[in-house]
Amino acid sequence: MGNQKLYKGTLQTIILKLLKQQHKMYGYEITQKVKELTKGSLNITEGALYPALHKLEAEGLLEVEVAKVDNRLRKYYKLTENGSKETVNRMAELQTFIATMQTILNPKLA
Amino acid sequence: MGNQKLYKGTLQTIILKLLKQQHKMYGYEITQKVKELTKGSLNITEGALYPALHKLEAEGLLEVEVAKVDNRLRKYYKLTENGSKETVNRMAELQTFIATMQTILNPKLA
DNA sequence: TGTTATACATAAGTAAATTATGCATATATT
DNA sequence: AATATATGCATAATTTACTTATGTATAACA
Repeated sequence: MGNQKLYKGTLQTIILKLLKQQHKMYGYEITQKVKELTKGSLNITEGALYPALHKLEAEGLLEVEVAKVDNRLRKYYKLTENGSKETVNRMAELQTFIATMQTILNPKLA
Repeated sequence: MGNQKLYKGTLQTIILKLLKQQHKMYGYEITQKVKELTKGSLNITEGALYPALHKLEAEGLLEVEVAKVDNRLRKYYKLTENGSKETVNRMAELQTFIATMQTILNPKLA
């Protein structure tokens, strides 16, 4: 991620969430999608993205399918069955985290 | 923090925010306050807290006042003038971050 | 007397980024 | 034709902010 330290720890969940709704995506596509979704406020760096994808794959949450488009390499990632289950958990964790942060920032709204 | 990696990067902002409303607090008090506010879901560990307090002090955002209560040492921290200003920024950043995460988790609500 | 609570501190290890660099092809600009 | 930008992958070195473990000391409780 190009910007703030607050995003530390959220990248895996972001990737999983996007793959949950898009079925399959390749790395570069993920960076562009996040940039678009957040109107430029969140820029995932390659140095963060690719290791994260490899880790999720190693953990068995993602599987890869290599393709060649316009003579350029693309690695499409999609959720495994385990990945689908884990995505639900990770999203719930993130929601809980957000709620907790809101409670701290603005206890009245809790 | 005892639990999740999602909280990484938020500790300084949490400390600043608490000191903004409580005027002065000591370390142990901060851990208890956070535990209470979040109903136990967020437990700040000492290994995270004290280095964070020292860092904020070194950056000139906090100042210390040592006290002895019941023969035990307490270090009360409060915001400096600079710390007050920075707290506003940090809280705004955290709000933006939360909004961004919500957008990613649930684009429809954005 | 031993355990839990209060209150501070730091060192070693780890996770997840940042920053920098590298390779390769395609497209747009000058 | 040359150059910059975009597309697309990757990894190594470094930094940051934690966790885990450990240490010191007093107070309260069982």
